[in-house]
Amino acid sequence: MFNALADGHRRGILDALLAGERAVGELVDDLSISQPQVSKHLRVLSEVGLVACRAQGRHRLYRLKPEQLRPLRDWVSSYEPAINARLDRMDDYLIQLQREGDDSDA
Amino acid sequence: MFNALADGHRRGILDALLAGERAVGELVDDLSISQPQVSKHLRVLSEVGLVACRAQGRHRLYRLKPEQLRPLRDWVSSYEPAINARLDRMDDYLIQLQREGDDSDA
DNA sequence: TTGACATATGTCGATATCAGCATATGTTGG
DNA sequence: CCAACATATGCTGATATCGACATATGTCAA
Repeated sequence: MFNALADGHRRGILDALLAGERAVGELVDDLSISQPQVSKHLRVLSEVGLVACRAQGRHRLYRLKPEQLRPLRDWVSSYEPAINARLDRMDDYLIQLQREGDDSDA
Repeated sequence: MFNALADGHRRGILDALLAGERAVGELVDDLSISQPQVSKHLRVLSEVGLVACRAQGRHRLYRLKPEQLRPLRDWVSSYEPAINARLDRMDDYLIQLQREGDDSDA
């Protein structure tokens, strides 16, 4: 999962699918990467369950399966307190000073 | 950033640092991976700004820099509506049925 | 200074990854 | 059936990655 998201193109595909179902060709146009690459990235994404597709005529419409992002969402959530922590509180501030000073008289 | 998080050991290190500063040796014990590996993973994490370290004696104390997780948090947030969307709403439900039926009479 | 400890770095081999290209598969219309 | 379109798959070379090992760097204690 995390691995699938490590690629920028793949995130671009997901972002595009956020607007709704898309055919492969549309994604190719939107993201200006080659069709085989798009297909391969879609394969990776579908292997981890982030997208699903249905056939419609000769097109294949891919759609987002956002539920699969829950593990990522939950993982990030566990850092939310730390992200929001005031970093200018005294103890952290001292650590910061100490860190910046520890190579000043080498 | 996303790339740095793609490795499970690296996420393990971040999780361990969530509790506070840690020396490399402590991380080695906690995560039971080799010391050089821990150092290398810490290097990757510090290259993307997710951790910082300060020297204390012969120890090097690494600490989390959670602010750097903001981009990830924000990216995930943009999917929050989709994650929380009722998937049993009619339009999505029809898509689901259609998808499940399209290989039933092959 | 020497020796022990804590950490970082270099190298190597195995494995994965990605982009580009060619080509196979499946679909529609005539 | 054939031809054109839409998509998927296979192959290749370049590049990155990870783990294991050895070893270098830096720091303290005596």
